[in-house]
Amino acid sequence: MNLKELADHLNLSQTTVSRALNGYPEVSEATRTRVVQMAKRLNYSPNAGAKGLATGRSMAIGHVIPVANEHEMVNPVFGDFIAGAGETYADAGYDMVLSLVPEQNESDTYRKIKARGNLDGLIVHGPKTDDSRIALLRSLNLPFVVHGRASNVHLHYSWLDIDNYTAFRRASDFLLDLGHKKIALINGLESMDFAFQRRKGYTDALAARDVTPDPSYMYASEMTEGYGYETATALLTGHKPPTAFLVSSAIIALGVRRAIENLGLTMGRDVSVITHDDDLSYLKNTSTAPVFTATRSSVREAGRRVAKMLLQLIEDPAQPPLTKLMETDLIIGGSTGPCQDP
Amino acid sequence: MNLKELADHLNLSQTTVSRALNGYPEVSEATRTRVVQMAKRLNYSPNAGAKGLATGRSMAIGHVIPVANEHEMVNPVFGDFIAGAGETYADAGYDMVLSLVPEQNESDTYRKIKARGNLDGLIVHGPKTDDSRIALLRSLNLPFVVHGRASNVHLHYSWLDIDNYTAFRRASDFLLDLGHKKIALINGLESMDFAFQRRKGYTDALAARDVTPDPSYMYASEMTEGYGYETATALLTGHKPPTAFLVSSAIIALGVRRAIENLGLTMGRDVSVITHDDDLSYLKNTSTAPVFTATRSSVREAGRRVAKMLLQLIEDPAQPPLTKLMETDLIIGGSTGPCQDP
DNA sequence: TTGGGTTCTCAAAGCGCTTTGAATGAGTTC
DNA sequence: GAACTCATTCAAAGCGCTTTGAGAACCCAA
Repeated sequence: MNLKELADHLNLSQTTVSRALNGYPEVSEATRTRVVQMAKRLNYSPNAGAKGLATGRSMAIGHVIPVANEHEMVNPVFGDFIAGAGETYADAGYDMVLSLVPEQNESDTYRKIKARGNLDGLIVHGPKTDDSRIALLRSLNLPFVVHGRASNVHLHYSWLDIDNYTAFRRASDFLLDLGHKKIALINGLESMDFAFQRRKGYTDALAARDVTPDPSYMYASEMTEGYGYETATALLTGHKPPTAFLVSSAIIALGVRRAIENLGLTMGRDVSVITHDDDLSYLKNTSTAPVFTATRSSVREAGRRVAKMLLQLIEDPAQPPLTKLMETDLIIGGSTGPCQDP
Repeated sequence: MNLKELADHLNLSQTTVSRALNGYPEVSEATRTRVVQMAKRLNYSPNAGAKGLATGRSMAIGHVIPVANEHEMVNPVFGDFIAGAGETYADAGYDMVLSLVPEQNESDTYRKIKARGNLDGLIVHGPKTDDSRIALLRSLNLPFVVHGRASNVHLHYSWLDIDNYTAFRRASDFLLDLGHKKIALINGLESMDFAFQRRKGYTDALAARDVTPDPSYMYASEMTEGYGYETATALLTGHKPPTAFLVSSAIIALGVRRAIENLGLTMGRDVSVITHDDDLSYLKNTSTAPVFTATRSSVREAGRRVAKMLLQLIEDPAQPPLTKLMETDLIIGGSTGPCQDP
């Protein structure tokens, strides 16, 4: 069923049918309802490609996910983010397309995306502190919003980020207030901007209390459960075990807890743990008595908001960049307690 | 830069340029390389919509994810699956588009997808035992592959599934061999086919050994860490604590382990646990001494394969449905041991 | 009756590509 | 040198939609 057939069924021209369906004022209400009903009855939906050709809008948003190598891990946070963004798109009638972009030929890939013209805008995932994609995308003249930021890129662009620096600074202060001085940081890859910011918050907090940040307490890697377990085990069985851990993801935290309990220690008494918590749907930390003390921010909500920002930008591409910094909540749970160390 | 401009630059017709770029034999090699080089130099990529209009192929695959309500959890397995499928699509030049489809008006949504003509095929996620989408999609004449199966739908259609029945039957046998009789099942939602099959494997295994499946040992819900923790805690502190758990996801298993250790028990000695393990990238159970005894199957590999099947189907829509049942591995880890119960 | 405004509808062009059917020119054959 | 290939190239139609610029049809005032 295409427009021509529908028009024939109605004894109207394609023009009139098109206008009726798209809400133009030049068509009488009687005609409009007649058209709409017939369209529904015959299951008519306009062909996306043709519509895109004619309007220059594809009604699709791309999510570009950098992939360093074929077997890299997938960010466990991604599912929730997508779910949030997907809600927004569905309401606005946009499709969501996922592009796994190899880091080798980024420039080519983004140029191709622009040239193919099948995306009205992009969400950029996983920004590094010094991310070359931002300059590239700006020059391509394609609306985009970064989920996160690139601290070393001093250009105007749209982003939504959580305040990673403040989150980890507050969390560190919280531990310091409890008397902890030997605080280990188990971070994500510090080429990633969020991890970079978190370390800065951590080191600044320590330095402000005259605690010299100790490199042997600072780790950075991909955020898996195993990484948390192994790192915490190594540290706790080493010659100067930390009394507290500050970790960058709930998944890492599970590994850290396993390490602690595996050594016969009790989390929250013998060893304190604060984690960042993305409020993932399958990993809730939200009972009446949360297990983990955590800096919390819903990544699903972030998805919703980033998507809305991008749609605004598409609506009016001339407007200045939109930015939004979301503060995190500090949730007090059972994983922290006063330092027992003499 | 469009085809016409490119052709003008080359002093050739659009026809010749198009044929050169698409590998048709009627154009001389000299011309072809000249065209290809110029195209690269000018960053030409054909407009996706126009190409789709002309060829009838959109070079895009849809992933349709049923959503019962706005705040439903996102399957944590999804990220890895997508990563696998994405690899396959990238190689073949397809885009991947995600559709979150509300369960209310499924029929309308799928019809619209077909009518809009912007997807060459679909991957269907989260099949229920009695999934109405399969009949619908068959009638729409749009290639599709189901990730999983719908046991109560007796139609021919393409699917790829793991052998959930056998996996849980073997796992149950393994526990029975160790002397366990009080085995609790912590399953996913049993309207989902995978969970239905797993329960069947479990109950059949018990029945074959003259152990009557006890409904008070059988739980089904969304597979979160909290669900595992709460269910295991309730059972272990109840009046007839099980000696073993059979659980449907690695995330649940983390909760179960937490419950066990929280009660001062040791997993693998006091209580045995077998989990299904999707081999998620951020939750590896693959060290030299795996933590969990598990039925394992890589969901990322499943993603790769499902995508390949769909591409085959698109290649030749006339062929009969493709099906593939993947067996799972039984990994022996440290979470199981002989039953201590008198 | 005529002229001038509304209101509604339409034919046709154009978006950027592929593909059909035809034309051109060079090379072969007799 | 005419007749015939074969290899290249091209003009134009068509995919399904939106949108421009224009034409009917109607009503009211003069």
